[in-house]
Amino acid sequence: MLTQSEENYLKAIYSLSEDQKESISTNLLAEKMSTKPSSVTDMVKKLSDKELISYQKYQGCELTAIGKKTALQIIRKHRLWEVFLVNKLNFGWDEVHEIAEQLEHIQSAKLTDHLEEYLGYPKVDPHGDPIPDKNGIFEKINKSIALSDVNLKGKGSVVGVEDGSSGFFQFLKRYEIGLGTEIQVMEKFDFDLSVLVLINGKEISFSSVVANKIFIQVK
Amino acid sequence: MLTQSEENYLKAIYSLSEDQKESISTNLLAEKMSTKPSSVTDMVKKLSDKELISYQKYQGCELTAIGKKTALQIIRKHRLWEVFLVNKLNFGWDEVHEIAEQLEHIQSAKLTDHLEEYLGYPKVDPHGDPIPDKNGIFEKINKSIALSDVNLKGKGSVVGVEDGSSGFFQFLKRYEIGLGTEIQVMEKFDFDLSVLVLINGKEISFSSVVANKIFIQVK
DNA sequence: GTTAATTTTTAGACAAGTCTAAAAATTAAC
DNA sequence: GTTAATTTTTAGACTTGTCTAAAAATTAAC
Repeated sequence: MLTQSEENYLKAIYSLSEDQKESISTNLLAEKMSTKPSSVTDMVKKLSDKELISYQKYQGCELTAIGKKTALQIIRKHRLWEVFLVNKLNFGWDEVHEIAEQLEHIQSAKLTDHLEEYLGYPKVDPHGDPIPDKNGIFEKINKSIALSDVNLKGKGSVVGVEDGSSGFFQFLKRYEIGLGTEIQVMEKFDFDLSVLVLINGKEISFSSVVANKIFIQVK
Repeated sequence: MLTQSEENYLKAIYSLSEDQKESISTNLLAEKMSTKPSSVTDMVKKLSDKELISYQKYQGCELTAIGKKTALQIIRKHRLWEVFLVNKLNFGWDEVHEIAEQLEHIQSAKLTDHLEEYLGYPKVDPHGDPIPDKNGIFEKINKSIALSDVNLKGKGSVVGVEDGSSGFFQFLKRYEIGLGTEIQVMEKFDFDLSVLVLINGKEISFSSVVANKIFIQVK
């Protein structure tokens, strides 16, 4: 039985492990969790005692097989609840993250499985992220790529975004960008890593910050 | 912003206030919360500081108007989630209490309201208890009465039960008692306050403990 | 209307999760 | 390959919610 805090740490470690293969440093994890490195040290010791992560002093941490499976179950719940909120309760995909952060901690495997069935076994959440099944297995069907990594003249449709802040969603709304929106990269500027894209016939310039957060599936 | 513990105390105080008009004693609340009186003293001080209850040393506590409203919002969430679990996810009415105990603490008024709409504005939960609206108002349409209080030869259908323990639900299942089951009180024994009832053509004797927990709507 | 039983509160302690400030280890710089 | 900068850990403290044990207040008993 894990506390909400422990679950959030596991999720954060999993998320960071997706971006980089090496072990996760204390400082990096502290930043992700919006807390202090000393607090992280305390927590990784605890999670290590529970054999959910491997941890050596000064060497960062890494999920064990059990830890990874546990993290995936939390992610599974988060994404299923997001589907519920958007598909059944008519929330916008830009307002479900915070609520799902709470719902993901509800303890009942039966509830999760019933919810999944009720939703018709969805494969992806409203942000385009894949939903692990009860064994933690999910298809990496969305070989999505950040706008910043798309080749010149590359074209595709939006399948997901990173960053959960509402400010970013406001931004997307302003430019009428949603799941499925067609985007083509017209020019790439090396000096500031910004990109000029074509959306609905209009040319728009995106900073590298934005270009790193919008993911499209190239055709 | 209240902690889950604070919310649970408010709910308990509300529940006890339903049974008796006087202020709630520390010991009684401790028993209800399955904790020690000293812990209760600490908590009622905190809730009193927040003006959710009125509390005078050695005099017990009582919900303020704001405290009552807050408690009713938690109860509202609990019961709406129970309806969801039973009506949408096909849970039995005897297995939803524990999960609803967790879901009732999810913080989002918008979620609660959307859920209510999605469920079609139900008036009662699967146990027959009324669901308060967003202003904390609910109809006391179910003038249900405990089996122990039904007059001799009184007849009616089950509209609710008290006690959330799974043992009790097992008991009900064993005797095939559910919402709507017809019950008639055939005899009442003063010496042990037990009752002899007629259910589905069979005569069954209920102890006073049980008779206090089954509520019927007399015709 | 004292004394006894019960209830309630206080005082001090503990675990979880966090913090600050200081010490220790690692990494980088020259 | 020492010295300096950075990262990480330790030590001690704070908060929340709980506990035990003892003291204080209330209620009951005679």
